[in-house]
Amino acid sequence: MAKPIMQRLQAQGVRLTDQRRTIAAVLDEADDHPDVEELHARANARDARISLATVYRTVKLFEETGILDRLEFGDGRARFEDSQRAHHDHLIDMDTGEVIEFVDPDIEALQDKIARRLGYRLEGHRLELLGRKIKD
Amino acid sequence: MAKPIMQRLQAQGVRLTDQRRTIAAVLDEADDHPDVEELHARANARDARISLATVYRTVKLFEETGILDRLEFGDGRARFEDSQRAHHDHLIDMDTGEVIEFVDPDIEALQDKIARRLGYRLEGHRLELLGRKIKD
DNA sequence: TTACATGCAAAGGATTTGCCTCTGA
DNA sequence: TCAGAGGCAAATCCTTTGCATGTAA
Repeated sequence: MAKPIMQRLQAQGVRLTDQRRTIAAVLDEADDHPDVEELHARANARDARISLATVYRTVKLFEETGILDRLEFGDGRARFEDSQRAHHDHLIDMDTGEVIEFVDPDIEALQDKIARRLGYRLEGHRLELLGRKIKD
Repeated sequence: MAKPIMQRLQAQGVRLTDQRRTIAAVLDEADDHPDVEELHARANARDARISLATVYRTVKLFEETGILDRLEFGDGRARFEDSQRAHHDHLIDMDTGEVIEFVDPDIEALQDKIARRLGYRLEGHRLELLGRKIKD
């Protein structure tokens, strides 16, 4: 399991405010890919003193601190997930928009090989498969 | 080689206007991944009677018609490329923003296998590798 | 105490749209 | 002819920012 975000913030010497604590807790409990508006809604349910602007600033801070990964599923909004969750890629159901997570070691290895072949050290990647459910 | 976009438009019964002809020509000649502003600039160089709004509308039309693929490299702007160009993925140089195209049959096959394993028919995918050049 | 965080509202950048005019077929 | 296309400017959506105030350390 990933360490609580609060601990990681503390370790990095980030100033701990009520807002950040609340947002960190929301993120710790999330097992999906919320966008900023969704995070704001969840955080506000716990503490109404959290503005949208703060969520934006916090999410950017967390991303810069390496705590969050920013995802883009092509709907115009940024989505976020804990960077210490086990690595995975996404398969998006083109009919429902549902997001399925998966991991495949072969793909990971292959990507590394390709980058190296092109003269690059792989620092990250985004892989989204788009598909439709096979009816049986 | 891919068929000229004009021909594909015609085949689909899309109304051919001067603006669409010009934008189609610009796209036929592009071998990079221009964003809307860039397309507008290139189109305007040929015919000043093309507004930004029209480029947006055209690009959306072409995407819906299956003529263009929309790409997102995480810089907030949508980028486009001819969907009939030979399929490839992208490696993005994290230092310079340069985009390198590559194809790897193994990765294509693997993706298909993964989707099927999850109960999906693969309809498309987005793969971007992020890396830094290996200094020698 | 004091540098940094937050709220609020205004500003920005990308993209879309209403409305009226123009044009391709 | 006339439904659809384009120009222009206003509107929208997501995100960032300036400024005055609040607060963690």
